[in-house]
Amino acid sequence: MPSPSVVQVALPVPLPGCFDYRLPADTPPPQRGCRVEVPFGRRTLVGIVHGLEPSDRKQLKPIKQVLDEEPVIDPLLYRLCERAARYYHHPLGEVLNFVLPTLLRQGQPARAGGEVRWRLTDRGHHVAPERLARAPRQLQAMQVLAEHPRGLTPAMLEALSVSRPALQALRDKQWVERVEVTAAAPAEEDAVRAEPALRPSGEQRAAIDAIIAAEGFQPFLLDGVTGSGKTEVYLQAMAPVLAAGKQVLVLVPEIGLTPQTLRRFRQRFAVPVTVLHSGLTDRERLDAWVAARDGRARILIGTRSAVFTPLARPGLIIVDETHDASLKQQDGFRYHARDLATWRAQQLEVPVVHGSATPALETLQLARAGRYHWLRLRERAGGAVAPAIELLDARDATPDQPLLPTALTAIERTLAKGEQALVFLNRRGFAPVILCRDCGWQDECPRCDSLMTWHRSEHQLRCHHCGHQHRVPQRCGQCGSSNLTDAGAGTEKLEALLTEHCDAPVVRIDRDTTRRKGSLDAKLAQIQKGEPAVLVGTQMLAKGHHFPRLSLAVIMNMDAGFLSADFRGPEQAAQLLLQVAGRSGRQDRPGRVLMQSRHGDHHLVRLAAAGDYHALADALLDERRGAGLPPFGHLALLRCEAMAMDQALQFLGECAERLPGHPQVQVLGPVPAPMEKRAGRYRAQLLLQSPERPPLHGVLDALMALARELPSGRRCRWHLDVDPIDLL
DNA sequence: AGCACGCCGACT
DNA sequence: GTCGGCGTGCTC
Repeated sequence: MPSPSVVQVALPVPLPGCFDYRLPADTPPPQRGCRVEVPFGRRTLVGIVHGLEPSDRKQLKPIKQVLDEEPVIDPLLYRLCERAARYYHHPLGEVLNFVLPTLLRQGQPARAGGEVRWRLTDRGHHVAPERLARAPRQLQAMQVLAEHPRGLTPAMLEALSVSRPALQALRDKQWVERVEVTAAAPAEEDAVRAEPALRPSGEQRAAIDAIIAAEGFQPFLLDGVTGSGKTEVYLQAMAPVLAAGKQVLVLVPEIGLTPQTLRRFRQRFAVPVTVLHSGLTDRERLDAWVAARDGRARILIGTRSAVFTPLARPGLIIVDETHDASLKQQDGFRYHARDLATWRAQQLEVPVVHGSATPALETLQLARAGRYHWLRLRERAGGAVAPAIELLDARDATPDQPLLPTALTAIERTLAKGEQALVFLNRRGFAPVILCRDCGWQDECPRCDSLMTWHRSEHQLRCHHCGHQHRVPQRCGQCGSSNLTDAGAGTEKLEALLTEHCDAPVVRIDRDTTRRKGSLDAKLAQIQKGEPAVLVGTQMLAKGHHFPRLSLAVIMNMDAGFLSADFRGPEQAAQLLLQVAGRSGRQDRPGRVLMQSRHGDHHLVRLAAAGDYHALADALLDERRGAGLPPFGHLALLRCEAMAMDQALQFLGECAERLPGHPQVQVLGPVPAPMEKRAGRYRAQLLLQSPERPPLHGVLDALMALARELPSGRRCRWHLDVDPIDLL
């Protein structure tokens, strides 16, 4: 009787391919996508079954245990993972492992956790109290638990002031135990509509109708200016999907998941809304995963990794702020959730809506080519007027007074009218450099090719690239002079200047002022109150928040982006600029936007300032076409870092030299990375560019095999980034 | 990635 | 004489 006795298992190791194991004779063959526990070298790993084949190879190690009866990765999701693993040239085992919640990776059962309760064990019931004479806290815990035979939840225990350490100690003695009680499934809700929809504009109506009319897979670009009511379109397009009992998956940027947005989803529909955010515990994450898989969670909102959530009854996928860079993972498995969302929708045969006021050029090109159904919202909701962006010549600004008089006056007037103003500067700290007036020395990071940023209130200089910090120097590191000064401005300096200058609270929002949990919410709440205030902040301020009383935005130092060496610099600068500009003047209040620029005559700066993203995008697309850059050409970047630049360049050089060429694939480099040294390591890169994807991927396969076997690669840290979002 | 083995420097 | 550094090699 031939039986499938060899199981191919994908393991979470950075090695290509699967590993074969013998299936014990009495074990029923597991399906693809089930977890198994296997011996691997000296350790035991949880892997995913990839396939089965009949064989009588005897020398294989046996599977220790099959953990699932049903796949934890369903066949469609499995195929998505395989496709992504191939596309991003990342080991399948690591991809499959990545898409599972932590507890499943660790081999826990794939079911929702019940309620956790603590109770006495059998032995615990027979402990004589005097054995705890020297541990009053534990004795008290024992007494409390003895009175509650059904056990107590952690919350109850806390209310009864039973401490965690006491419980742990008793658990170690095996007198108390932690048990899980299966909770009853909550009753299915039937009312879908909780709150009436807003009345859509004509444009919104057309967009909603188009999405609702879609049958099966259809990709949409919802291209709507800031304030045009994209969220309302999502909500109304979701309504019939939810009414049909299906699920909606919503992807949002990392910081886009504001309480405001969430509230809107929760209030509109009386269905379970599940949020997948980084703050969840492992247990909460598994519960959410199970709820989605079983179809109990009806609206799933999450950041990029949510694209892998299993869905029992998928109906619609929405990618909000689809241009946002946080949708691309920047380490490990470097996937783009925007692209995977479209693949997934195709596979699930559901529509996918990509929404943005400033779509990425890749997405725009798909719409222009007719591959995506292009829905445009040109009007702001409620008849609001788009803010005019005025260019101010910043060549006169000084280090001590980075804000131009015109901008300062405008801020004062705004406050005098009882409104709020925002000053945007994408640079934290007080000043980006400390330098010597006598010899020109600048304080540099010892581990990076970068300058140390002065954080005045913390009396520290910090490197924003590696986290290195030291005290503010009293003397020049080169000539010993004490004639030191700072140059440039960061948000901390602006805050200080504005506090001195303005008769209203100044609220600074950046990574430094919002480090503590809840402090961002507190600051946002203060702004929401609507009293006159000046907001100073980095791009944290730019995304997703509504500030109804904000009527002026001052934008500092956006030139760097427009003139950046990176090919995506101007696009990202324009996206950021329009996003910040969009913060001002909502509803009935016309906004004013002032942009301080040293390059007001630069054609891209002018186009961006004209507020016409599409005109700018057209210009950028022409440039990209000429250079063979995305979306007209495709890129992959082999990055490498080593303890010495020689090592990195040698490895990449050997790769380039020994790589079988292809007429359509250009290999550029190796070259040192734009920041050669970072966190004490030397960085270099090799760029591959091709007008067509298939030949590029063929070369990349060869490149990966080559890089893995080259001895020079073992002294380096390297990775391949397919469709990199920057070449840094 | 882990985790071993293996061969050279400063310490009980 | 050992503890421990990281180079090299393997994992079905």
